Amino acid sequence: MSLEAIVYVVDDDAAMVESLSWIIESVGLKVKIFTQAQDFLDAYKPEQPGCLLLDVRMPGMSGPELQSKLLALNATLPIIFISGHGDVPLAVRVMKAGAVDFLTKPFNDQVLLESINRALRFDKTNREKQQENAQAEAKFALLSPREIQVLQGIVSGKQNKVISAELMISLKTVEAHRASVMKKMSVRSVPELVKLVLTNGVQDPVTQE
Amino acid sequence: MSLEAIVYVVDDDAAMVESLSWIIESVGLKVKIFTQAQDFLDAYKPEQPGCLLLDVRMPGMSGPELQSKLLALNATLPIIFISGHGDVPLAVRVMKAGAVDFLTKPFNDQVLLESINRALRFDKTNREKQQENAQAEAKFALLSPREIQVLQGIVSGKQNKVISAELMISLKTVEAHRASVMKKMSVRSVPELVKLVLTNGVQDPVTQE
DNA sequence: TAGAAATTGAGGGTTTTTCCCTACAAATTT
DNA sequence: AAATTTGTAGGGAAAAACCCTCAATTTCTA
Repeated sequence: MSLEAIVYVVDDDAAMVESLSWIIESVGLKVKIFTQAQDFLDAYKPEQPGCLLLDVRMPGMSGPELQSKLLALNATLPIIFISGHGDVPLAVRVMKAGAVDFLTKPFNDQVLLESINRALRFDKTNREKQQENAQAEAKFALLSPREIQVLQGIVSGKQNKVISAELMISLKTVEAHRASVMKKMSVRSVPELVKLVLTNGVQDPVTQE
Repeated sequence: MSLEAIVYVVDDDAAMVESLSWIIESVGLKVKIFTQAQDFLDAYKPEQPGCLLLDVRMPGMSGPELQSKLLALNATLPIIFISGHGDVPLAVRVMKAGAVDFLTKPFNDQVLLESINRALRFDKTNREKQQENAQAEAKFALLSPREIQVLQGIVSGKQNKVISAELMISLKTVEAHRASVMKKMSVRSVPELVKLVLTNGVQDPVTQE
């Protein structure tokens, strides 16, 4: 059971917000309004799927500032910026920072909805990946230190006797750990295990500059 | 031995080109100039590492048009757009299409060089990945149709007897193919094989089980 | 058309993995 | 104090994988 997507709108302009809501709701999407960036940040829940329609210029915290704070929180909610002013460097900066779109007023309803759909699709596939990753990590957490060492040996293609020599333990012990790893990771073959470890890499959160 | 990176500059403005060349060459980078997009396209060689500094507005083919054509060619050369006019929708469009940056004149030398460095790093890691991929694909090409079927079986964790039943051939034959696959792919263990197939994805047509 | 590669099958043997069982000491948790 | 987890280790047996050689088709290619 997954939650229904919510299109968050963060904009201080009452008329604009109303107009946006009307358009978005007209296609059956759920909308939540915030007139201040901080209010959104306070209410933000990472597990809620959706996307964020974010005004650039606002009193208090600006759109780009909110984007930075969300990035710092490792939030992956796709952001569509909305701006009334044609500031190219700003647009480029927020796009480079991961925004999925940057719309300038006035814009066509269809353009907006298309962008929102794209953002929601983006969010969905992203969440599915995170889901898999979380499940895999939960399994890794079940392994004891010794089991992890054996797992690494298996994944790098070492035979049990090699692992036993490296860890300076008996072949029998390696067999025991190996069986335990397979059980805890709930896989029935080595290829499955390798896939699980490889696709949902234990460490290395991909840091891009 | 890898080729030296080249910073391609495509711009019809002679003064601009000269200024850019001077800045880029001042840090020891190699530059090649084109005053028309078509000229670049004609001279373009996919195997040449580097990046592309591309003016938006030009007589004949525009910058974004060139970007489209390069995309159609599956070219992965990172593109930095240069524009004198603040066109936000255009900037957003080309960024969404994969441009690594979009600079507006006038810009600081340092900003330009930083962007170029980023683009070159981008290109380098990209090429390294493509390199690995190409090597893996070269190995895949060595496999006979039957061997590929057996490979798929192995990677999905099936035992030889299961594979033999599915392909309706003898266990001995599967063993023979299996050995042949390991040899041709130059791996010594199943985990290595799985990694090779997984990281350098060979899109397998969905096999019914 | 002759040779090379692919596909198939087999015999026979070794090595490795897997699975069943047992066992015990130390640390941790309940 | 009792139960569980972790790490250790062994015997024994079945299954699977890994080696080697040999050979009959078919199919592609020089």
